[in-house]
Amino acid sequence: MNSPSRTHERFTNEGFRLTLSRQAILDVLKKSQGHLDAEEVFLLVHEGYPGVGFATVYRNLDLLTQMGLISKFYFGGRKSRYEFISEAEKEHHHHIVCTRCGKIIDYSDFMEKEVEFFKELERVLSKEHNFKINSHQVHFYGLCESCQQFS
Amino acid sequence: MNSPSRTHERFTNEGFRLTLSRQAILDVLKKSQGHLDAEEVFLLVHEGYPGVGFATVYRNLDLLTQMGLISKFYFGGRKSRYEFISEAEKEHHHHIVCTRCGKIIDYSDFMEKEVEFFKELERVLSKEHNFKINSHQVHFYGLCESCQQFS
DNA sequence: CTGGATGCAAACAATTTGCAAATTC
DNA sequence: GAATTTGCAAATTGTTTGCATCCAG
Repeated sequence: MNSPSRTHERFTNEGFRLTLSRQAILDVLKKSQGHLDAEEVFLLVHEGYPGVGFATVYRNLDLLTQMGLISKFYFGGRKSRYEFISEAEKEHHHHIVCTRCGKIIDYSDFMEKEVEFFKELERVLSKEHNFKINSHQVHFYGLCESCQQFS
Repeated sequence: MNSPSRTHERFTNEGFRLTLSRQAILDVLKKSQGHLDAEEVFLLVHEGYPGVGFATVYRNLDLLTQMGLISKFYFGGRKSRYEFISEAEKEHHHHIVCTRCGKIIDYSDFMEKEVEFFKELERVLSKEHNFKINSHQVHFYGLCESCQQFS
């Protein structure tokens, strides 16, 4: 499991420190249902720790992404979005995005088949293109139920 | 096929005009192997049409994306990238991206299986989540051959 | 203590916008 | 001729950086 102490270990082992703001950011992302942008993270962290600044949020979102504790997504629009990586869904982050209102759905239908499919695909691609593949993202774009009546 | 006259039709039918700059942008994207960012498009268009400004390029990349003639991608980094949609690979744009040097590979291995898999997946997801899905993007992230020696 | 981490404000870089002039149909 | 499109420059927006100070180990 992803116990606090293990997380702490991850930091010290790599020469980083598990500071209050880093914990707060992880907590916020863990509690939310994901897809927060930097500003949303900042505001939520700010509730508990008004001292934490915007730059710190950015710097740490970056660090946590590099450490593989959270994922960074680009769905369109200008902002990046961040999501906590739970052990369960590790390396399997698929989304459906409404191109009109921006709504984002995490789906988990079809999961086993998909995991299997992507594992195989990754294997083939790694070999064929001499890539060391670390992760993948799958985004479906379309119109959500309420937006279909327009356009 | 995607003949010039048919493209022209697409524009007039929707109340737009097929201007020189729009043709130039389409041509540049058609000729290139894809993944151009706005600046690259601007520079290439500029070679043939020095009068075309940056804002026009942005405005038209947007319009062409909305019309479904080109695709817009977000691979990470700050820039968006654009790619002409050929009839052949319509709605099937999968990439492998090197997170260190930014190299992008279009792959076409495994194509039939993938097309089939995604068609089915799209069907299930549309139904399950009441979405009208129009497109999807699949990105694999990792290290390319030459970047594997670092990090 | 000591180096990593932070806050603040200023700097950046990609993209967008307002508006008068130019073009396309 | 009417309406769309454009160029230019200025404005926005998300994100990054420099530096003095702070704090976790």
